[in-house]
Amino acid sequence: MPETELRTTKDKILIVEDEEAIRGMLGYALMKEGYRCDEAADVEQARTTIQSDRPNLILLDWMLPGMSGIDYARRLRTVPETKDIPIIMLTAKGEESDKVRGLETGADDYITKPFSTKELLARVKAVLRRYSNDNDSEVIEVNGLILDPETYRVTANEQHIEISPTEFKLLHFFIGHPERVYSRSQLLDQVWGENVYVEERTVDVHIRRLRKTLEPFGFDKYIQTVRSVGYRFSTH
Amino acid sequence: MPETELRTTKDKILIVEDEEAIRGMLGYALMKEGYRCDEAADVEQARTTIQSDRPNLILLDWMLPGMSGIDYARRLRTVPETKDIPIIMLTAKGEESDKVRGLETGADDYITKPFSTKELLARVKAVLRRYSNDNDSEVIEVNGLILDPETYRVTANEQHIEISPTEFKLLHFFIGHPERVYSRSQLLDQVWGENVYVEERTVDVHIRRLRKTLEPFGFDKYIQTVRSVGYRFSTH
DNA sequence: GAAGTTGATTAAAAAATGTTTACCGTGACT
DNA sequence: AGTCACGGTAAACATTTTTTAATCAACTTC
Repeated sequence: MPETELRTTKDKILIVEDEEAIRGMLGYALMKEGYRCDEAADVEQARTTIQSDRPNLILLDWMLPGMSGIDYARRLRTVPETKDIPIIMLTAKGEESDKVRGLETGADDYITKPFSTKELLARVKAVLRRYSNDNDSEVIEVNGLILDPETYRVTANEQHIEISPTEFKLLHFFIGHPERVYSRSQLLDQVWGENVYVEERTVDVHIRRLRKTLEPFGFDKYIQTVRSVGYRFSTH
Repeated sequence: MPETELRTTKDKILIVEDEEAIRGMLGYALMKEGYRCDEAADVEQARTTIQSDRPNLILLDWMLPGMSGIDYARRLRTVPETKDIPIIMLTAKGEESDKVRGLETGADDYITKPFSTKELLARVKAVLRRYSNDNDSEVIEVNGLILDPETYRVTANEQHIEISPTEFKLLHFFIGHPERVYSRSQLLDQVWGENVYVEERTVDVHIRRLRKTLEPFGFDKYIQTVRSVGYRFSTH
């Protein structure tokens, strides 16, 4: 399932949880989904890990030996270096009031134990999405060909073009990286995503289709073949 | 071009900072990015400026002559006219404990000096994004489809439409954010709430229901599917 | 100009994605 | 208690898109 858009490597998640079993389970579930994981049994370990390799998200147990998760969360929020790392709190059933406090303190979400893997992954995904900056949402225009990622629309001289998802992504990449040649495998990496295995010839087919949809508007000539190398988007 | 999303003029930002050099630098950076700026060297000036032209965001220095930034922030939060203006605090390195207090007092974010222009702009953008567009309670009308948040009523060409709560909220969000595509999870965040966990497929069902209730009036076609991305409210 | 490469095109199979219906649980209101 | 409207889930169904594979055309090289 080609879920995540263009991301070279998936996010790194730090699990701070004293119970070995739960920690392992979490790590396994996340790993299986493609996330990189670090594990820490207490705040001390967590601190060391964060310093050596900054995580993109922290799963933080509410009950920890030494310092409570909630205090640690507050601490993390205070320090400039860590204040932007989203936190999901793991709370036990019945600590209702604490959940609210957790959110107020700085946690971005919380999960009540016991929880399903599915729920965990959904929340992790949601929080990461909220935090990631989608800076690829700028409208791009070339000689009357306009591509707008926000509305997901393509127009050629004011006229709306019907376009399929992959064609859109392909065009988006091309129009954002003009005048340069890309090999089929580079295109697969950039448009399809890394670690996705599809035949290189597939690119040809999509090039063909993209040209076909652009053809009525005369923009098909911008998609150029560079023999024995790949393809290029160019206005001359 | 989308009307509600992309404002004709960019937001106005008020900079409250006593150091001339920093103030100028901030103003220049923001101006270059297209924001309109007002500058104030102290709380007194800030007050005057706010009265004459209400800013959409305030950059507030922590150390100010006369009244400290933190006290001023608290004051701003108490007054009805200004309590909805987001505030970003500018703090110097080392004032760790104050930062927490700053956030608790009512600042929406803080930046530690020295900071890069890039970071500044990112935070400004993020805060504005969080705050903008939530002009609830205003009656919205699109081609005869009228939604009134006050009375919780929807009419199509004077005719009353029977609509369920979730459908109403969904329509409300859509109609207030036209043209732009939203993924299922974005819709869940916006319409259902950020820390609510429901299946993404649920969105589909409610889209279906909303379309069904709008269908007798011909407005169902405004709810558009954008394959592999999500849904969009659009009149064309 | 023949053989080998490389790209284009097409059609069919496979996968992904969206739609619709049905069902069940919950809470409000009789 | 019973009814009813509503929301969430799951599953069957429908549609579109993507991928693969096969064939044809164009270009290169010797």
